[in-house]
Amino acid sequence: MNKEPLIGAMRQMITMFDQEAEKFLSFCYFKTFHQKEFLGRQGEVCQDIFFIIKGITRSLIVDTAGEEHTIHFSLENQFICDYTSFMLQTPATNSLQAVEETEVVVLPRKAIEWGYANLQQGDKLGRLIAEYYFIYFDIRLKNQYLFTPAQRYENLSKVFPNIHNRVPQHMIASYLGVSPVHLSRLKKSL
Amino acid sequence: MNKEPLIGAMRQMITMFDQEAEKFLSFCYFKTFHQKEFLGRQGEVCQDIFFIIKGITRSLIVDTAGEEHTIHFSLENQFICDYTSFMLQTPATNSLQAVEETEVVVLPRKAIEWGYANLQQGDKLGRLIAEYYFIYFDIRLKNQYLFTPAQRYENLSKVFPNIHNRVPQHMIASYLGVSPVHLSRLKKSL
DNA sequence: CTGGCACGATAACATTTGTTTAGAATAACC
DNA sequence: GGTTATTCTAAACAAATGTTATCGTGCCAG
Repeated sequence: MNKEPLIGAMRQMITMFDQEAEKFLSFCYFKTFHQKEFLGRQGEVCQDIFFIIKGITRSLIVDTAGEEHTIHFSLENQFICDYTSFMLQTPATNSLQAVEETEVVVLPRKAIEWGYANLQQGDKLGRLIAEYYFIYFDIRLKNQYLFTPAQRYENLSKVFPNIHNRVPQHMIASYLGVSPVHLSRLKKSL
Repeated sequence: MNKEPLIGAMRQMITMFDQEAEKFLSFCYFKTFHQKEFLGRQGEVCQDIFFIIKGITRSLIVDTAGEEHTIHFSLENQFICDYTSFMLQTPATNSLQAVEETEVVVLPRKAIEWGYANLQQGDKLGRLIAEYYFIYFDIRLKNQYLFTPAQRYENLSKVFPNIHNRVPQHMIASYLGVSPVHLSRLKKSL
């Protein structure tokens, strides 16, 4: 397998010498998770960031009634973990689960820490990652205010056209914040 | 007036020499907005970050039907602006409005840029601000999934006990994502 | 002082969404 | 290959939330 996609993603944010990149990568390794396997669990302190080479994961949170809520989907070429847990070293509130067979590059905490301390633009990388996710959350939150579940469903279908072939509908419903039965109803009326 | 609260907030994130802090502050100035005045408007590129000395502001967004949605409230000792607009230099989607008479320190773009480039820990400051807001958004989004409007109302009342004395109820309803009429109904049944 | 206006409560009704249950198609498993 | 889960749809009813209209209060500009 090939770590190029990861290097490419990093080089979109900062400039790195080949030596720096190589050293950084030496802390990282590949791993494959099969369907429904957990990359991380609620309650554990998140110690790794994952970069998805192939596959889909979802972040989910379980409420006091035991219901699962899908908070995010993540696809190829994205970084994913419970960042709040990773940054603060507090127990994660989100679990991270493979929706289909998923290959990732694992970036352990020591890789990240080495990067912040030793990459020439380490802090800038951290800032840009945080800013990227900030913008992502900003958009997500606005969507909650501006759009109905039906509209959010249509938007999602545009951004991620073949989601229906890769993700079970009840997870999509959960992500949209409606019951699976209701999503089925909404689809019919579109 | 006194810029100490701003310095204090910055020094909770990074260490600064007094000289650095002084130079940074020389780019900043005080401003007072009266009730309902706008600190920034949807469509303009956000060129300043505000630090609230005294008062309350809200971020709001207007949908295609002309309805206002209150996305955030910001209180004393907080930084506020449309960060997405500020970072990307794109037109702001949020307007920023004083809910009551509000005194702020204005941090113009050139202050921030000078800080990133010249403060010894400039990039770290940027990273921490972005991370701080990341965590804030993370919690906000989880709340949307985990709690009903009634529960969100109770949580808000705990975190911000005298909000009812300082913010009109229809703005609170908008923030919670329900109609003013419905919030009135919810309060009765608690 | 006073007329208008913003604000909030309430009631009645409409719409949206959740819940429960059932059934059929499909996929996973041994 | 057959059995068992999983997934989706559908219908009927319940609960939550939106909408409209009305009323009373307090506030502030003139």
